[in-house]
Amino acid sequence: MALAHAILAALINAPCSGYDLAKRFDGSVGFFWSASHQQIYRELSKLEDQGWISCQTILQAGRPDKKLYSVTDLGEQQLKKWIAQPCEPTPIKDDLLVKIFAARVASKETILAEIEQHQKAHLEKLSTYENLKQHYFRNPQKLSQPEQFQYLTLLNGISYEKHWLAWCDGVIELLKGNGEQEIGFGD
Amino acid sequence: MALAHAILAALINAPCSGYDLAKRFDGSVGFFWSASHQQIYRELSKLEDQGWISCQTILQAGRPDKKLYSVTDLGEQQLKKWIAQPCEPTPIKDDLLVKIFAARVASKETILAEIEQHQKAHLEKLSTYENLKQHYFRNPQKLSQPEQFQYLTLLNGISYEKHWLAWCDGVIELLKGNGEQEIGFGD
DNA sequence: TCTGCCATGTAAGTTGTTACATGATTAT
DNA sequence: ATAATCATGTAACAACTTACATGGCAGA
Repeated sequence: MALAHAILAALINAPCSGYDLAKRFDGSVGFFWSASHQQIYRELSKLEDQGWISCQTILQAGRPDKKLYSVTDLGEQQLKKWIAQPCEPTPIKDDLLVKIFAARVASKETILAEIEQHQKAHLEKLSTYENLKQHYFRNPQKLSQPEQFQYLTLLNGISYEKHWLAWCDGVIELLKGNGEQEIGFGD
Repeated sequence: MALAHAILAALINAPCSGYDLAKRFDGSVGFFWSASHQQIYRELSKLEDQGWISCQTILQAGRPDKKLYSVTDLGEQQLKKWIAQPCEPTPIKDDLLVKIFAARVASKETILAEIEQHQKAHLEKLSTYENLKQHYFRNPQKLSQPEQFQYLTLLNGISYEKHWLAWCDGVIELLKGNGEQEIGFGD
């Protein structure tokens, strides 16, 4: 059910179309939820049927019509209700860690290359996040309440990428060394 | 396809039954992949049909027969192949962050209670991981290669829980304060 | 001319969740 | 007695992925 609520959360900040939503799920909302455009369109239909969101068709000159969705009172109530009921931390599911766990069937070089790829990807994500922080959250003390909460999700993303980077560093050091040094990171 | 490979990774370390696998996915393998027993049994049938694993029925006195699965040569090849092809970092999907993002529709108390719940859960996980580290990985220098890789997944889990704990601390401080202080964590 | 953006969807297949189902043994 | 553990599954449903499908406009 969380995709529905992630969409509500996004729409409550600013009503928009399915297309726009898909882009947001690739950007800011993507810090904590990912979804393809197919999922989004399907869920939007369902949410409209349930009356949690309403839709207004906007005619545009020279480009396709767009459907502007906004959260209804019922929708906001449901979101509030969902937030109030406790949830569990998300269980981890990570391909890279499966690979590491089974790394003995592969060569050191294969593993090293993969880790370096991931390190690069995490570094890029981190840099994107840091840029957003610089541009939009320069003065954390002066943020409005909604902005403050969004800022917190960004900080989570930054912390998450740093956690991965530190771990990748450690793995690389270990693999590049000859097994003589300690694996001391993570403390 | 990653569930299949997670199962192969688990079986290659030690052949076992579906029931045992389910328990491992609730323990050590659970650091990086989660799956229910229904998924596991379904996937085991499929893997056996494909010839990636083989099965030997063990008759037991006083308890149900068990099926002991082990990875075939073909299975190991497939695992190796999968490890060699690059994968992307797992996109984040986290209920709690959706809640924070939309936190303005809820009360401070609701959010605070939820964060504290999560902090507790992460603390418990961390303590479980630290215990495993103490018991099984006392001398990281002396580990065999397969053990070293398993140790790396454990260290990842530890680092992950610490990342969450630090973030929860920050959020709690912010919510308990009056908005006068900085949100300075995450750096 | 070709790529990318805008904007919306359908269809098929895989994966994951929840509930149901059985039945003996062991510990409280 | 009752609950927990061992051990295996089926069935229905929900969620997610991948591929297909359309079609105009803007810029290189």
